[in-house]
Amino acid sequence: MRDVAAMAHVSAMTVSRVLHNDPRITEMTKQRVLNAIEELGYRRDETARNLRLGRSAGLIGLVVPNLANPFYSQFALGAGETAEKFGINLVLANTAEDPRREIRLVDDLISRRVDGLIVVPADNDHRHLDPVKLHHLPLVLAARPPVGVEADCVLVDDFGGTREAIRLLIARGHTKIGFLGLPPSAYTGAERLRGFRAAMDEAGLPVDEQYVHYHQRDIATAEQATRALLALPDPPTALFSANSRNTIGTIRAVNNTGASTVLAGFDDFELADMLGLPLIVVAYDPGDVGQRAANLLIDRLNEDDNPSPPRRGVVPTSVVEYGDQ
Amino acid sequence: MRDVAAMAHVSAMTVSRVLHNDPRITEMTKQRVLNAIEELGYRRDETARNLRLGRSAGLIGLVVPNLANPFYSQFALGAGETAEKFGINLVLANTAEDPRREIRLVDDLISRRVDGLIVVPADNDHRHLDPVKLHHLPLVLAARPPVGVEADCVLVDDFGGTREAIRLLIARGHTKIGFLGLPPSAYTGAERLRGFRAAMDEAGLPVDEQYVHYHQRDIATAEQATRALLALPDPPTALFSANSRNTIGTIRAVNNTGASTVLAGFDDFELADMLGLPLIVVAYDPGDVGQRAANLLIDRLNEDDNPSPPRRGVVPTSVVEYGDQ
DNA sequence: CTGTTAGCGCTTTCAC
DNA sequence: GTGAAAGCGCTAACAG
Repeated sequence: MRDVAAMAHVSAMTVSRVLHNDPRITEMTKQRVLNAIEELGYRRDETARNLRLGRSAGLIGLVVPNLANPFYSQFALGAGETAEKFGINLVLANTAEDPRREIRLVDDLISRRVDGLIVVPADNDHRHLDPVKLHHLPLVLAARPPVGVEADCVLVDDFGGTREAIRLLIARGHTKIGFLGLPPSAYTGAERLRGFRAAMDEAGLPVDEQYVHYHQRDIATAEQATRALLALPDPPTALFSANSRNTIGTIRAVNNTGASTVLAGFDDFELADMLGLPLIVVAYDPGDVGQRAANLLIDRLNEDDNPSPPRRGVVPTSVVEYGDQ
Repeated sequence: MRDVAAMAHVSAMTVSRVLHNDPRITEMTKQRVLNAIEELGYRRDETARNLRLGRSAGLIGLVVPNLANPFYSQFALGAGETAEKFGINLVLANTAEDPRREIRLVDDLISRRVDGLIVVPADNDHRHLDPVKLHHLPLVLAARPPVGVEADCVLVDDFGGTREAIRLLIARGHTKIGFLGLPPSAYTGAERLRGFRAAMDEAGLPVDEQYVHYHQRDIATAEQATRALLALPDPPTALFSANSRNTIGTIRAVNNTGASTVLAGFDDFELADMLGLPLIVVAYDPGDVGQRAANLLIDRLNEDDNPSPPRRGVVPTSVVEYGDQ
């Protein structure tokens, strides 16, 4: 900036004013300054500017468990779109589902003076997201509600979506319905299981506990669990799986064993309609989750000093049927 | 920091020294300072620190066309993993395939004083990536080589991978092979087309130009183009598509028309093996592309003042067959 | 209209 | 062992 000022024979202040489009600057000096800027390839240092202005860098930390999962990449995209509208950039941190990494990454983001954090926690333990440890930075959780800390959050209608899908299976005449779940210690796992039980309950159907399998985290274990279910003397006629990884596992098992089990699952996914078998999915827009999370956070950033109580958004789901039922 | 200093009855300088583990500080003062830090929940402002130290923030700008595409999300993940090893964070920018947005976003990242840029350009026009406009920031391009600017880059073996796949189709007895391409103005489009022609040439097979369609950018147009090819009086017996969006379009067309055309395409994708038809794909690791890009950039960041010539990496491909051939 | 001064939060240098 | 001064690049406030 001093170089520009020197070249244009003005003070640094004038350069600063030109950059602000201060109307009091003469057209002529302005041109001289702009020429010098062009000549030297000068760019204002936003970091120093922000330091002086007392505001911070216009950065939001986005902490996700696994960007290779389409849910999280679409989520990040949605959050980024919204942030960009407000001139805010996203700093990305991938925890690889490791709570220890999450703690480190959150800490690091805070030291880098991000303005706020959007976190999809890898775990149920949110102590590292305590406002004090967070330096009282605004925090929004996504996909899981805060446990033991106050924070805004955006959830998916895990319970309602699952209940709706199970209701549809029941309306189709199924009474023996299996459930392939995530660990119920995780919020989404518990909610989806609760939706399953609620739909069965309200139809007066008993839940056969041997049809309920937890702890499938990937496609391979889901396929294996499905095979076990199908090998039962009296196997279920329909199967609901708690996320798309599980659903893909069930599809593999059904395709490979030639069973006629009707499949349903949480999460929509690409090519779900091309697999040559009927499939019911609970669909929602992951980008919307990201957008809402970013909006909640930005509202907090613009908030004056008296904080409003935590807010919570719920993204709706819809039941989609693929293939001939 | 001044608050901490006041509370510990020392100067700001002493606080700074404690944070640096300066050995000359008495154990007692050190404890007083640490207590004050704890009490006030103080954290050093890395931004101000970096300003004073003249170095920048440990941030790399990552500019991709579309994070919803699994290629780019895995790419981002790979780059992030490598960057993290060096204590560097990623600032994410999604151009939505819009060159104008790319220009804006790159500009913005530079003003925020990122240390370097990794860009997957949306376009062939790289003038906005000129070293001068870039403030001489290190730049690595991925998936496309630099045009008119000097920069390191990481490419995929578009040519070799495609040629290999076409060779396989020819070995399977196909002579009438169609090609569904990206616009050949794009590097990847041109290279993949070149690989197609090379394999046909070396087998002495003529390329029937009515079998070659360009400009398919999404699933719908690819499906439509495929239908047109299949409706020819003498349709091709095999079809190669230039990326996974196109391949999915061809699969839809073939499934819906019941044609027996053999399909092949660039890019592997999830569930490719579950579609109930034989399929040949050119596979590679997008995460590896990201890792290499980050490594090239970090090498530049650590480089002393005499710059080495631009480097170029090529990620290998392999041909994978799904289903019964 | 433009320049000077002071200070954002930190650290390097030099003094004590 | 600790403190004071100066300055990283920028701008708000006050002069002129």
